[in-house]
Amino acid sequence: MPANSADPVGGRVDVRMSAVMAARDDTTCRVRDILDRVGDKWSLTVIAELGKGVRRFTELKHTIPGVSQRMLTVTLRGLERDGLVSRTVHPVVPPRVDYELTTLGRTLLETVWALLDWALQHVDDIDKARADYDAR
Amino acid sequence: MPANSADPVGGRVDVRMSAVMAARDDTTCRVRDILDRVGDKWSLTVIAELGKGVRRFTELKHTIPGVSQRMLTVTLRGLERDGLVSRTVHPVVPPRVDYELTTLGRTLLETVWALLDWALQHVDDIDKARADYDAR
DNA sequence: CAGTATCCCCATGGATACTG
DNA sequence: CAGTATCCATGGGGATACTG
Repeated sequence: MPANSADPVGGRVDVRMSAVMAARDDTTCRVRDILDRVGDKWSLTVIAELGKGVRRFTELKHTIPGVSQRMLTVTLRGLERDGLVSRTVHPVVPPRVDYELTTLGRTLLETVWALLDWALQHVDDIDKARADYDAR
Repeated sequence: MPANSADPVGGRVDVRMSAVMAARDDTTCRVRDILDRVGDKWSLTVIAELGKGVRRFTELKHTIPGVSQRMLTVTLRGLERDGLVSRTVHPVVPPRVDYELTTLGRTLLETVWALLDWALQHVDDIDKARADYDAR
């Protein structure tokens, strides 16, 4: 979530551009927004895991291999801020915090799965293309 | 395209993990691969632009506001390496190079549009959620 | 258990200059 | 026109230590 991602290029866009171009650039910015939200290192993985159901902090930490405590916290806070994930603190000791996809988050899950499907279907193609390219 | 993204966590994954976990981690890695390919700053924008048809280098440079010459080159090379974009050099002077989505690239376009649709549909929700969160 | 707080590395990517 | 080469600032994110 870069702080400067709200309008990365808009300020420099020529004001004389056509309405069509304006729509295009606007679209570009939307894509950028979504990618900044979802394209960071851990968000999609967390969303996919929460797509299976409610999870506690430590559960996520253990089911997502490689994520650090810090990055899990940062990622969850970002997703919570954007309304994709809800955070429920149970006032018990030891503390218990549940994370869950919101309705909005679940709508993204559909798209995440579409991306995932694409990945699983074409990873071999990409690997082959890379090998071919590197061979040259 | 980080050089170390091929297997970001695999080497540290406990070899005793179950087959289910193996499948899960594999899926995680696939997602990571796709995001590394498509989740960088310019790839999706370039793919979206090439989705409209063949484009020359300078055309891309001018229709994608904010992209530097260097990053456009880097992005196009990456997409070419992964077999998503084809690069055709015409041996004329001044040089002319055409970029185009491959068949594989066009299959990704579908998913890109799905992501774009989601963005356009829910950007207002996200903006509102952010405002609410920041107000607290 | 579920975080914060620090320190710090290094990859991403922008700016600029040069070239076949 | 379509790049390559170089330098350098920013910040994403890992490791570690500490806490209510």
